[in-house]
Amino acid sequence: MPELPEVEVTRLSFASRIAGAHIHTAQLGKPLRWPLGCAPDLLHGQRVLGVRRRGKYLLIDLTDGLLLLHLGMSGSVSFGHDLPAPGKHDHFELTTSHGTLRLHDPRRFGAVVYALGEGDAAAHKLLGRLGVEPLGDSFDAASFHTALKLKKTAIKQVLLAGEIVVGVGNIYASETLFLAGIRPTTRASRLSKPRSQRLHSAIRHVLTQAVAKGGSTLKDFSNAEGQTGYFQLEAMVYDRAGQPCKVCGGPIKGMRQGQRSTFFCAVCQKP
DNA sequence: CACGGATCCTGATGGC
DNA sequence: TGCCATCAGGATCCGT
Repeated sequence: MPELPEVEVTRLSFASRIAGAHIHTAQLGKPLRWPLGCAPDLLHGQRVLGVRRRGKYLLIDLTDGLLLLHLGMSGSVSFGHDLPAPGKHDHFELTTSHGTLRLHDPRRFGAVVYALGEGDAAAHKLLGRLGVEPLGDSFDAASFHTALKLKKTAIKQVLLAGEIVVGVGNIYASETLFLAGIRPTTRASRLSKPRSQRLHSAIRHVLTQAVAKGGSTLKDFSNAEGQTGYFQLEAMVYDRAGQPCKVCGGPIKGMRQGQRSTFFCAVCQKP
């Protein structure tokens, strides 16, 4: 579900509140994508040092090791003192001195994984091949273009793969490519320097705006304080097949790429 | 070894 | 409480 902006908004909504908390208990529900990787008891008595983000992973730093939390397609986090009783889709819970952290994830594509450190085997398997952070300094237009040169697949697939730059999911892939005027099917290696530069700016712009607006376009997204109803970001193309392009009026096209839906304007976006 | 496809799981939606 | 097919924000794994 959540792309980078939703994950970052989630992080911002509970990171400062949980920092410094002492963990009382850790409880698991139904299996998630991967096993926790340690006995829940191991977390008892540890302290939460802070919460960082890497790509779409939340990294919860503990006194001894860290938890890697991924929201998958349908995950959301709640944190507070008076959460309602756990429901059937709540699959991880951490009770702490500062409140209860809960992962709600109906489809269970999400995960919570314990790692001893950011570089250990468990963490490396998940974080090891991630591309650069789109909102960080290491995401620059020149090296982005250089990296794209080596990829012969469709640019949209390259964005989703997250090996060059992380955080762009299915919605924002369509949106950033529209903004950059690039057809999703264009081979990444064929993008000229100016066009990859436009894409670079589009990615930074769209993701920055989405974080600022509190997380998007997602119909059922809520942050860890349970706030929903954000909807300020109108999609230009995503889920708008058949509707008029907001720029040129032509019909938005829908197609599938690698089992995922893609939307674009054939007039505004060039091959 | 780079690429495309199948796969995990539950719920919402729409056609019949 | 109709039934069935299709689709949904992700990303790893497995053939070719």
